[in-house]
Amino acid sequence: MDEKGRERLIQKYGDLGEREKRKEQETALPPLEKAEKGKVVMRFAPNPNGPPTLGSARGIIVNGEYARMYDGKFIVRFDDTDPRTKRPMLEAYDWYLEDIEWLGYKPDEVIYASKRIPLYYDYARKLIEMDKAYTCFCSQKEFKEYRDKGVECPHRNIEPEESLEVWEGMLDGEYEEGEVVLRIKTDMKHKDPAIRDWVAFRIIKESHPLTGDSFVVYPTLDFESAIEDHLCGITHIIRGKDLIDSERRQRYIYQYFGWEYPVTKHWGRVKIFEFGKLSTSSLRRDIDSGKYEGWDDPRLPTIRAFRRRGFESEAIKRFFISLGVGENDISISLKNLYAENRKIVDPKANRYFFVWDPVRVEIDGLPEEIDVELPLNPTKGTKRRLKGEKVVYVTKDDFERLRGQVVRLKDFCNVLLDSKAEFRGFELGDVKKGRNIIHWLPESEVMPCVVIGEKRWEGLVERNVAQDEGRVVQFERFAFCRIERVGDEVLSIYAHP
RNA sequence: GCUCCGGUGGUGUAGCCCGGCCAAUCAUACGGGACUCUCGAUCCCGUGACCCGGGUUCAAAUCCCGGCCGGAGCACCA
Repeated sequence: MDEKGRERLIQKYGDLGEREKRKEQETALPPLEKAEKGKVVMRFAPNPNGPPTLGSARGIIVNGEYARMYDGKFIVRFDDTDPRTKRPMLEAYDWYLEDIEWLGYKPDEVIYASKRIPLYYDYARKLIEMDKAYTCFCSQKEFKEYRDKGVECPHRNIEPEESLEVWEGMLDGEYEEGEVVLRIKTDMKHKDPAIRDWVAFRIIKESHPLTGDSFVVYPTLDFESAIEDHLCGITHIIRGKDLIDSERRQRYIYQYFGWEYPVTKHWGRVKIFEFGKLSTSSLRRDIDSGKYEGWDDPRLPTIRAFRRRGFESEAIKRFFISLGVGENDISISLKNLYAENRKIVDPKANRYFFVWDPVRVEIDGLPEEIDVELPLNPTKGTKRRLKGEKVVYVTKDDFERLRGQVVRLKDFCNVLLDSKAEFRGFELGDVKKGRNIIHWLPESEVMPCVVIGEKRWEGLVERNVAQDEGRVVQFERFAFCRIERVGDEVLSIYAHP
């Protein structure tokens, strides 16, 4: 029986009884194959070689959500077994844990693969004894030739005893990097060369951020993950389709040990319009060079950045759930995320005036100063106050666009706009027809304010905003922003329109 | 090249396994209207898609074959 036939069977079998339950397509994930309430164990297994990003959020949300849906367990496992090429970042371990919690999921267990390496050695030894793994001295290049030709390499058929001896030598540090590896026996004639006798352990003489110099022999992801998934009792794996061959390789180990492979599902690549292709390494470079402030720079696709911008975790969750778990690659705009977040934030965000690029305007003929009452939160019906006084600021955009026309200073009065503006009455009248209602600020009640986002806006904001430090507000006719700090000036982070 | 996977409106998504109730769902985007006071919010209304070609069938987005297009993997990375 070939792989394909086996997969078919599994699929067919698991699919029984999973009908009904349509509708609710957007609020819930589709039912999971072969999932029983109370028995599902899901996992999220990142390598913490950088901070969690929007992409990580998908893994966290989909797996975490399924675990919750079936009253199952959710395990977080750090697949950090390469201290060199994909070197883990010490701070990132905690960042993952923090962000997972922020997204609303509590891991039932947290596992650090790098701390459990001796465990993997035990299974390696067993496989060698079973003659299902062997130590191989071929160079990468040599082995590639054998693999491409579908021919067994000279080391494949040595006695298990001999392999075992070499293996112990590896662990004792008797060999150099690149000299010898441990391979899993699969099938050198497998129609997919990627599956043929893959590497399970290699020697890396480099200190690990978490375990230091405790080990020189490290498992590859395929091996570590195969063993861990079994040990943790993982029932369902959902991950990116780049790992699809991984499953084919790992199945050999499961077969040798007589274990049952979890149900798997793979999703395609998600490309977000607004963020080009940003690799962790290129981001790190740009941060070091000062192009970005740090890992939470609002221009970055990290979860920390979205938190800083004041996104609600619920919005991110809905966004990813709406993407489903299809295997095709998608290219989507952040506007969809913005729309989700807006739905949540709009009813609760307080409104304020932020005047960017302020232009000073003196109102001639204002009969009296008045107290202007404006909506603070239209949904709740709360109000805020501003002084309607002689000198106000309006934004340069409006000033230039409407100069010489009669405009309405929202909730205050009408003026013929210019640096010396002419008072034209308090009543709303029919100015509204032309959509000439603009926001403004009284000179006596402003504070300097900067907004940081794709670019940096500088201007003035009303003092009332101080009461919302730390929260998301709407700067009218501008955008939703999070007030990060109120000091001599107000620092706010741009969220979205 | 080899192995595997996928192609539904501008963008995502449901439906496909078990053909008819699909002149195709939902969201977002876009267009128009409403709103005596922001808006990209809200409320109405509207535009808009089954990759192509054959086949099977009374009937195909759904099944089969071929083509085209896209993607992933082919590491001592995860």
